Amino acid sequence: MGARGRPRGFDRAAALEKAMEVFWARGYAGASMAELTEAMGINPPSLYAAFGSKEELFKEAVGLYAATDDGCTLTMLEGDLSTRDSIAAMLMASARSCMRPDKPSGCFLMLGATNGGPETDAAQAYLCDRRRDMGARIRARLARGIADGELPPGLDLDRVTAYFATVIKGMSIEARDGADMETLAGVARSAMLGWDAITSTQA
Amino acid sequence: MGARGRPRGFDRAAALEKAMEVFWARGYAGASMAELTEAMGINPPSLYAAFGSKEELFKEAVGLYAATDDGCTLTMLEGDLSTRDSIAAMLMASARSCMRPDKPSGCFLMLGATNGGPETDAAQAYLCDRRRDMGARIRARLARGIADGELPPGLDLDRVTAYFATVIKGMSIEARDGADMETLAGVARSAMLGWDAITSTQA
DNA sequence: CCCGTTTTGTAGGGATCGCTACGGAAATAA
DNA sequence: TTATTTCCGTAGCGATCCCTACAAAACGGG
Repeated sequence: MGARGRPRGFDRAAALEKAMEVFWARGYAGASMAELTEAMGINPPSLYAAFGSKEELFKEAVGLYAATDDGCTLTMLEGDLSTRDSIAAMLMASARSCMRPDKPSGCFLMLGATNGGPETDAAQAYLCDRRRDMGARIRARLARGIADGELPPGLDLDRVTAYFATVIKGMSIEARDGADMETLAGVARSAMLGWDAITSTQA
Repeated sequence: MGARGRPRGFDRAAALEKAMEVFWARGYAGASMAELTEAMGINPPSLYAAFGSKEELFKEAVGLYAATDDGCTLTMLEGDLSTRDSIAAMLMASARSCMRPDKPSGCFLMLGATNGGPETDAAQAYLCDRRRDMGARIRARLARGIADGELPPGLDLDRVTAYFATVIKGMSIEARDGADMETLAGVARSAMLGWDAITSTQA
């Protein structure tokens, strides 16, 4: 009785964090249950009792990542900075997020499930949705820039959104290929150098 | 006697092309031997006799891809165009390469082996080397631009190279997320809008 | 026609995959 | 202490992984 809400014998949050790091480094398909249980310090039955399945564990890990390691990236869009400074800050935050010490290089949302067999489709779709959501937030910030008079009405929001989303996505692969923080920061700065032309209706 | 150089009973080149498409769509780890042999129209023993192992088949498939579907991307750097036009043409070629009809979206070199367990390390490293080679070619083209007087001496070649490499890499994820050709073309154009500032020593 | 060589197809080996049934330990209450 | 409940660790499920041993079929020369 009352066993449902009873606290488990192990630290669920800590175990989830460990699982996140394994998924982050290996990807959904590449992370085996053996490696996950080993890193989490629990046995398979405990994992399934607490998280249901590998897929649900993955989704929870993605949620944790978005709320912690990748949290600052999108929050940069919600402050009082100008539109331009917001985007620049987002790019820099993304670069930093790709290069956390003692963590896998690159963004989990970008690299966590890029390919695989049919059993990975759900994980891929889930990450794809997350990335689409990221794009929607960038677009919303740009739209606010138009409303605030910082950007011209009639600006092609889809194009500008796709450009900055592409830069962020590319940084993750660049990071996993071994780029250092200075390199990624240079990419972020370079991507902003065409701001005036990019956010023009002439483009 | 003379069996070594004897032509095999099936079309090796056609089978390799089919294998390339499976690897391209599924990634190294996600492509099972069952799916590969099915697509290639041969049985496992024939595959191993002709290609040696899954890993060697993958490397041959990557080589074929680089020589065909992705061939035009880097050849854009070797023509008579100005440095600026060469880079712009490369970006557009890359966008087109990510959106070939009846082929998987995104570049095989970017998405073919992003993550996985230890058994995928060799494939990952192989693709990473290919990407590094791509960066080296971009850098060489920029260096030629300096030699030709089109770009300023003292330009930070590493930064500019990393920027354009990042855009190309990002386009592949963008493509796999469902972007259309118009979107990728807009990204390519946007990425060039800051050219003068990006290729300045002041940046 | 028969034989020797090559290629193909079947069937399966050894390992690992995600996942779960079950028996014993620990904890709680009387 | 005993009875009962809750949890955990071992062991193993069926399926699939990459790869290969073996035998039947196809080919070419006498």
